[in-house]
Order: sequence, then structure tokens, then C-alpha cells
Amino acid sequence: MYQKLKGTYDILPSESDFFRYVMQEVSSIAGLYGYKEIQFPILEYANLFQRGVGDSSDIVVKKEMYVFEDRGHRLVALRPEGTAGAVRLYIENGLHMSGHTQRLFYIGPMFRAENPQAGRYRQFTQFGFELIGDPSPDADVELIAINHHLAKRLGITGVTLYLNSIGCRECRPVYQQRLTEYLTSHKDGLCEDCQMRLTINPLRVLDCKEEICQRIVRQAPLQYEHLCEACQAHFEAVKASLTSLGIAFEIDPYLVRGLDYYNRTVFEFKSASLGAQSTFSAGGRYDYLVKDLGGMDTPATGFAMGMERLAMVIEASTGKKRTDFYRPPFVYVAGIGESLSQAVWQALSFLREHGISATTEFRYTQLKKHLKSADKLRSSYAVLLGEDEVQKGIWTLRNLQTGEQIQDSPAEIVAFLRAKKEKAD
RNA sequence: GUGGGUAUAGCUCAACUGGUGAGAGCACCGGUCUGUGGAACCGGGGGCUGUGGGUUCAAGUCCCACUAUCCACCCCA
Repeated sequence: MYQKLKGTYDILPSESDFFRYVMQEVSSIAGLYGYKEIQFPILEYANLFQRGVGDSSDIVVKKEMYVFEDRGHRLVALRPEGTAGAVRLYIENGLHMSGHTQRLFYIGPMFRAENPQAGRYRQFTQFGFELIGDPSPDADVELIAINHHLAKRLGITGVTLYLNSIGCRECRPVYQQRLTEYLTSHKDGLCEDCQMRLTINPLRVLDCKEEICQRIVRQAPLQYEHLCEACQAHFEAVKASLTSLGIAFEIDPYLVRGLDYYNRTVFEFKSASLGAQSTFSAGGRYDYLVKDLGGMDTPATGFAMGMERLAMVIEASTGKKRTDFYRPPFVYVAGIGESLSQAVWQALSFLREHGISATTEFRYTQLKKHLKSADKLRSSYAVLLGEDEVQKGIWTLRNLQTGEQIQDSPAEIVAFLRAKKEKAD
């Protein structure tokens, strides 16, 4: 038997309405904030991601990218994240020439060759929001506000927003220097991994979970205490704006982003209901990336949300299962007897033309079978079509919850159903 | 890449310390019931017990390897 690849998953027909609901809510929020959807390839030149994501990120260092040579001997990769592709799209299509800030969002599959775990897949879905061209603190705040709004809209509870500033290319090296000095002086007390991190990316030592490292880290100098004036002002403005919007946050001085391109504001939304992979949305400012990828010097900020994790959070906080979102066809058409195919088709078409979802089982001729099918599909109504109805040119409509039946002309019944359907929606 | 748990029907799980043809519930199909479903009753199909080796008179059960899956580390959405 063929099996799906490790770290991938199937969405079954009983679950797909749930995911569609989540996606619709997200794109509806995007619309409310004036974000336009963009689409870019899943497959790109591998060096776009190597540049974009950064050489010290684990995606590159630990070879978590799906990279291969295509038939033209081009080195290509399945995108491990969306920002690099979005920025490439921005630059290649000259969107900066439009003269205003670009508010973009995307949704789609991402790929990382990691070992799967609860809430972590090799193929997963992210929706990302990117705000390109605005350096203001309030641009960062807008993205956080979108997360906040979305959580509220989806009925998510028990989430915490963690916030930090990681400085800029002016103040970060100064801080890193101090941090490195401090950590080097305590090198012997650090775990093996951290001794290595010390040379690659000392910031990573900060969120090491080893107790021996934690003891040293607790005394370490903190970035947000060593911000330059401009970064300090930016960070204060973000905090002030969040406070005035009534969005609660916690400063996490050890919050560091895995991707190299971030500066200043970084944030994560975590849920206690998720297990070890508790972050379901994360983002921050990336003022250097556009230029690094060959564009003009352009400030930018954004975030990405993991759909699978978001789905788990929704289930945990609403108590609903994904199958609870299933939407059955509204009407089931039951053709009773032989040679009714034409009448059944006419009824189905008439219903569908009026926006009413309808289905049938062509293979059944007995009413009993039909009703069982309608029951299994969980349809609300059944249209009964036998020789009587066909001769008289009427339909019998059965309410499948109450068993109530009425007979009327197709036009009247469709009008009735449309009213009922609007109520149900 | 590393560590631990698990692997029996489509799903959830049984099968005493190894011992006669591997069971149940749900689901599925059919019948009781040829224009009235959800219930009940009766019947039916389905499993080389994850794969491959080994120990034994005898393996679903014990041992080894592999694979898959879950959880965790690393890291991340």
C-alpha cells in the first residue's frame, strides 16, 4: 500500500470545510486591513532562500531545505518560508514604483525536512502578511493588531503575545560583542551545543533550555537594555501603541528569531494548548532584506502564521472538532422508481441554478435507500420525486429533521428553501 | 540527526504467565420493510496480527533488525 511521505498529512472530506473556514476568516481579515493576496512559486532558485533566510539559520545550516537539481541543472528548492519569495516578487515586479506602502498576504504550503512532531510537519501551510515600505513603529503594531483581531474573531483564548527588540545593525554588533565577551568568559559552563552557537550565532544561547546555560544566561546583558537611541524610541513607540490599543503583551528579552533577516521588533503568539511547539504565529521587522535581495533600501515588517497550529488552537479553545464544521449538501433529491433520471436531473439543476446545493444517489430507486443516504449526508431537506410528482409537475419536500412534508410547485419550493437556507447561514 | 512510547479489521480496542480455526463495539453491505430515514433484530463481507529474520513441539504474545507513527530534544509556523 502506498503511504504518504513522512511529515505530510491528508485533509479528509469531513474536515475540509473546517480548513476552508479558517482560510476564509484569514483572507477576510486581510481584506479588512487592506492587504492584497499575492501568489508566487513554491519552487524557486535555492540561492534565493539561502540569501533570504540567512546562512546561519538552521534551515540552511542543518540542510532543512528540500534542494535538488532540475533537468536544466538549476539548483532549485521548495520554499521553506514565504518572506523571501514575497520580497523577490516585490522587487522583480517593481512594486516599489507604485509609490505607496505594499500590504501583501499569501497562503500556501511550505517545506522543511525536519523531524515531525506535534504541530510540526514537513509540508505545512503558512499565511503570511508583509507590510513593505513603512518604517514606523505603527506598521509593526498593525501586524500585531491583525493577529489580535484574528484570534478574537476565531474565538481563540489563552494566547500570550511575547515581544522583544533585537536592535539594528548599529546597536546589535555592539551588544553582541558584549554578550560574546560575557559568554566567552563563562564558556566552560555552557553546554556543548551552546559552545558551538557561540561562534555561529551567540544570540541563540539566550533561549537554550539547558539549566546550566540558563543560570549563565540569567546574568547576561540583554539586548533591549543596549538599544541605540533610534531603536529604543522605536521599541517604546510600539509598546505605547499596543498599550493604547488595549493589546496585552509580555516582554521576552530572550526572544530571538531563527531567521537572520529580522531587526528591531520581533514577536510571537503562543498558546498553552499546543504542547512543545506553542508558537502559532511569529514575525517582526526586516528592514535589510529587500536591499539584501537586490532591491532598494526599503523598510519592511511582517509575520507568518502556521495554519495547522492555528487549527489546533481553534479546536482547543472553542471545544469544537474539525468535523463539526462539515457543511452537508442542503437538499437531497430522491428519485423513486425506474426511468426518473430526467426528472432527477431537472430538479437538481433547478435547485443549483438557484444557489441551493443539492445531490443524489443515482444508483438508488427505493425511497428507503434514498432517505438513508440523505441521512448519512446530513442534508436538511429531501425532494421526493415519484411517478405521482412527475405526472402532476410538483415536488414533495420532506424536512429531514421533523419529518414534515409539503407538496408544491418547484418554484414555490425553491423559494421556500432559499428562505430557510438564508436563515441557516 | 538523537532519545522514548506504540504498531492486531476502515476506526477504537480485546486475546490469562507463548497453547486448539484471532474476537468485540462502531462503521460498511444486505434482509425483516418494493413511497418514508435515524431505532431494533437477524445475517454478511472484510485481518498473510506493520515488514523480514530468529528462539520454540507451538509466536499476535519472547528476541533482533528494518519501516511507519506518536511524543520529546534540536529548531521552528
